[in-house]
Amino acid sequence: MAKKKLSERQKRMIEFIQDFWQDNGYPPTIREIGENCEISSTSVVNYNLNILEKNGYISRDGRVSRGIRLVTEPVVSERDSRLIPLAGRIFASQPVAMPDATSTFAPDEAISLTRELVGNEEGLFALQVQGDSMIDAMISDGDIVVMKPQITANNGDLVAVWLNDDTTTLKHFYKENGRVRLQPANPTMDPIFADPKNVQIQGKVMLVLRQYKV
Amino acid sequence: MAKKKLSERQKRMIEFIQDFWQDNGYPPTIREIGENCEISSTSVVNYNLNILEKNGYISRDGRVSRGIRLVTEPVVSERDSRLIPLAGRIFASQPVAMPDATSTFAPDEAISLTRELVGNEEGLFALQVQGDSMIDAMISDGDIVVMKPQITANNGDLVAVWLNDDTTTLKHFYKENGRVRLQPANPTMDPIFADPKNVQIQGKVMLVLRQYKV
DNA sequence: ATAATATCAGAACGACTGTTCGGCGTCAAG
DNA sequence: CTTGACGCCGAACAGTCGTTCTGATATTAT
Repeated sequence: MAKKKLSERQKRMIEFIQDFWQDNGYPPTIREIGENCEISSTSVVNYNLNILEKNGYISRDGRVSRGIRLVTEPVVSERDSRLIPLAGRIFASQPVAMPDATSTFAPDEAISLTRELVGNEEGLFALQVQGDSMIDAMISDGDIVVMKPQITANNGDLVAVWLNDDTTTLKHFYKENGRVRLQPANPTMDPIFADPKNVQIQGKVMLVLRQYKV
Repeated sequence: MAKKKLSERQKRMIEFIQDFWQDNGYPPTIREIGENCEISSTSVVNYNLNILEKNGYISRDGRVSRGIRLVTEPVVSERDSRLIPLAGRIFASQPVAMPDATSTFAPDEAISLTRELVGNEEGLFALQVQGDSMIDAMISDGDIVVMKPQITANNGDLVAVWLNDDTTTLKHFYKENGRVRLQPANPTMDPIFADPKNVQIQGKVMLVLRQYKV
């Protein structure tokens, strides 16, 4: 299925099919393609659709209305993306600001990630790290952390904890011998030991994201 | 349009429409819904579709074949996701393995990210970091870096550079006074100075991703 | 120039599809 | 019991849709 050169008309058809599908959620009929691409006969549309199929640009379902599929990259379904609210910023000196479940958020205040990366967990939210206080967790200024709210943790989890000395940090969590060991991700740094009742888990880090300017 | 309770049959219809759309790229016809949901009459399907529309679960285009749209969350278009090939792993001791433009890759060997994050740049590829050699760039073992291939860089870019002493590192790039300063992201570490002709830029880091096990 | 091929137009056919209508059974309110 | 709302069934209609056929025009090769 080597891709050959397309005629102007065929390019226009592909483009229209894309846009139509985008707008309506279903593919156009042969006649709709004809009207939009100024092709007077359905047979010509059909003729060119067959060429597009033979060259691997589309796939068709015979005798099925709107049975046209664009074959582009492997289809990543719409359902594989989800919006995660950007709840705010995280400082070392404050508890994590949990998102208000009832509050809405503007599109700008959310990031979209594929479900492949973040799974189907409910209640996920994102925080942008401010300052280099999390540097021991290999997280730097401006990074975005996606968190799952929970108040317990398993050994090894990277969690946001609120210590009674009034700081929030991200550390790996280990419960051992009745005390809590908070292990920095950076192996060159030493762990912190704390009394469990002074450690308040706020959430677990699911993903860290760092973008560089273009 | 408050969402009311759905009957078993209506739930099944919604589910079928979702799956059908997922599988075929276009919505089912009334009769296809009827066959799959064991509804003998098209009028019953139509009847329930109208109810679903009134309650805000779907939207319909009158007198249009397959004119059914699911109304779900804010639609993140399929075109907002893209696959980025996972070209391989990156060690400190080897040059970056650039992806072969002609080679294909299996779905498992790619990650999908939203266009919002990675933009529309061509030729992007991802590498999984192996080892802690990039720790000075705040990148740890297992992290995924998305790179854009290029052989030049602007001041401040985080680039993968191949030094003549046979190591690959990720450093911030600065050209100053005829020499190249490679600045570790970790501010506590000292920069490396090098002769430009000993520095070979392989690509620029666009994004860093770190996932934690669920 | 001539033939072969590619592209297109128009029309028609049959199957597919959305819509509508009359009727049936159930169930709760009046 | 009657009434009406609800969910359902079967059938039929008209327009839509993919397909196919005949033939015309344009492009290219020989």
